[in-house]
Amino acid sequence: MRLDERKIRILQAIIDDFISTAEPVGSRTIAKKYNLGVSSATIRNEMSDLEEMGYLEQPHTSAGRIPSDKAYRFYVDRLMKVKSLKKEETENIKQMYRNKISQIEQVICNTAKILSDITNYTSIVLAPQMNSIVIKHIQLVPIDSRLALLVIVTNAGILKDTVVKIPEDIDADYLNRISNILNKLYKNKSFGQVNLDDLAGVRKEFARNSSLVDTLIDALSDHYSKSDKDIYYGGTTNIFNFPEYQDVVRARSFLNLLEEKELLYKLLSKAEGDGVTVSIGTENPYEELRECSIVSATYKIGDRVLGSIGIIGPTRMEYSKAVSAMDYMAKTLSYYLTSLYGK
Amino acid sequence: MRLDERKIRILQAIIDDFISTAEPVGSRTIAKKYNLGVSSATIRNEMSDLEEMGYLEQPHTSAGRIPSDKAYRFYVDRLMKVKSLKKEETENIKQMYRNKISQIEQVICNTAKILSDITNYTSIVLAPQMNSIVIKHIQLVPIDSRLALLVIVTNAGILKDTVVKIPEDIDADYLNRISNILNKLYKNKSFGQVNLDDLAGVRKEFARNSSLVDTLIDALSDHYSKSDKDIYYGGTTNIFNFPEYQDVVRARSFLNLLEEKELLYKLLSKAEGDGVTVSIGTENPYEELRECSIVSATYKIGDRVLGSIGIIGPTRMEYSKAVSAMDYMAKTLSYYLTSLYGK
DNA sequence: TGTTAGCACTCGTCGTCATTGAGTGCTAAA
DNA sequence: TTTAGCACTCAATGACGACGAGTGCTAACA
Repeated sequence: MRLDERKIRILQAIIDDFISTAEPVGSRTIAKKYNLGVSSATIRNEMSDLEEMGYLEQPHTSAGRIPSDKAYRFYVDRLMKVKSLKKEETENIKQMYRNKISQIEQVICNTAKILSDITNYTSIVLAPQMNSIVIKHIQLVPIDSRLALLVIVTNAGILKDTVVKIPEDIDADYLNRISNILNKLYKNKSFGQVNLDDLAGVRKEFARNSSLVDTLIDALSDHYSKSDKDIYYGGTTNIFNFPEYQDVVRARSFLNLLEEKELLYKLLSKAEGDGVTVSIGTENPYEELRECSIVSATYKIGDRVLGSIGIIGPTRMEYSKAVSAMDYMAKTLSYYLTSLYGK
Repeated sequence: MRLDERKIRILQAIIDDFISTAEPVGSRTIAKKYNLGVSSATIRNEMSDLEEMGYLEQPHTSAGRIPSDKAYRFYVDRLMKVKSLKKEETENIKQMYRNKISQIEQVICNTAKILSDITNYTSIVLAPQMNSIVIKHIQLVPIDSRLALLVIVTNAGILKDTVVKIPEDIDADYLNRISNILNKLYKNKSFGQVNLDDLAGVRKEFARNSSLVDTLIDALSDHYSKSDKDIYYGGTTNIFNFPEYQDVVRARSFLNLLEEKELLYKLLSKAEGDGVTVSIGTENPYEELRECSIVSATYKIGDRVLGSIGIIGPTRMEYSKAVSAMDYMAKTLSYYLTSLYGK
């Protein structure tokens, strides 16, 4: 059976209707609301065909039909016209970045907030992924006689700093010497390239204070090895807006899903390449997500992918809005970060 | 009417029962489950009295009775025996602190996690409050020709650092001079004591680079004025465990409540003084909380209160468990922080 | 005088059953 | 090929009665 022009128009009508109402849609509804110039009986026949072809599903005999994941996929790939954001929405976003924000965490956090505000879905933002981050500067700053601060500055703003205990008898000069060595070793390397063996030499040189060097090694390796899966959320309770989550059990399992950072991390970080990725229902590799869709994109500094942003909602999602928001947001964020920290 | 011995014992039985079952409790239940040596009819009479006195309420005529906020208050103040934590629970907590953790945020975050694990309620932890934090060290660390890092080290670990743009023609020495001045001005002052006017002199001295000084002033004032209400949560979805929150509307409003950071901040930060504060239902100053109870305590470094920890749950809360967990946690956290950053 | 057994009464919950109405599939006519 | 018409399905809704947990009151009892 072929998916001819009329079938497509009917399918589109059904998807549009279901996305906005969340109710299974019947032939009469389509005939009345969308002027397709045919009667409900004809639509009924076509719907029967569409079901046979796998684009529609029927919750039960006497109900209308709902789009299948296959239908959404078709919709996203072929039917949907990505409408650009409203003026005020792009204004909002730009405004957010105009306020000088010095902490990258703050930027990330606001990004999540604004994404969920615009789309009304739950947004997820992965903070910059360690491996791709380049060390620009390492410095040991003395605090008092017992403590020093190991500051690691990266091309994505300051990333992490760690308080390290130091032996009492060490002075600022000594710390500076260590800083210099660390800088020589690691400057302009990414965390992925950090090789702790390089420190063996340092250890030898500072044999007298091997425990200090050990502490430093610990601190460094903490940063690049630690599954530092910082995830920021926006609009976590938006899910309650959707009738399909009026059930406490489902709402709860959705919210628990958000706590599965490992899983979200894998999901979002696999979204590679340029542009926006849409993953619909059962296309997701995880059981828990078979009734959710995820729209994601990556953000970068220059050409280097730093992290991902995404939104998650029911498969019945306003894809056109979601995709355009995601696209605009990823680009704006990348542009902003690049202008701040890029080479 | 007097609250005699027998009334008290009956009241206690009712509260205990209701806390564990969430069902209105009737006279027969009490007579059967708790051996008070009197018949259900007698208990019925007493319950009638207790209702008249304001300790009990009846959802409807043919239901059992539930404790009022007044009853819980009486329970917390007079009846409850605080049982100490189980060995394994205290072990868990100690274990958490034994793992060397360098970032105070991490400590706070884990504290929230473990509190919710132990109590099964939602935990809320206020990160250290700015006003009480003492500056130990300020340093401008050069990163590259355009950027420097303003590091403010406090007695609560490193608190904040900000990337500031600097004019191209400034060298490390120059930054050091500024750092020294800032240190002289603010070392050992709390953020609450920071007076930006002091910087006027600095501005004059560095008139050539007044824009840099402005940036620094901005950055500093950001830190102490910004309502930096960092709140960490644990067990946000625990609320779904309770039958009274099986209703989506209520669950949602609870979760939305958690996003009201201003409100939570006020609630928790008012809990001053030593020991554990319990705030029951309508005792809370906010409408939204009239069916919740909050158990909170403060944590400190030395004698200086830094922030608060709390748990929030239904008024039907296991107060004895909650109070003991809170007490132990606050003390342990304070002890740990003091040993790290104290004096 | 306090305690208790007994009983009528209240009222929310639960299961049953009939009604309703949205929607389908099929058939026959246009 | 399209459409009107019709029988059929089935979830949702609401009415109704049975049930039972719980109360308050009364009268008898220790």
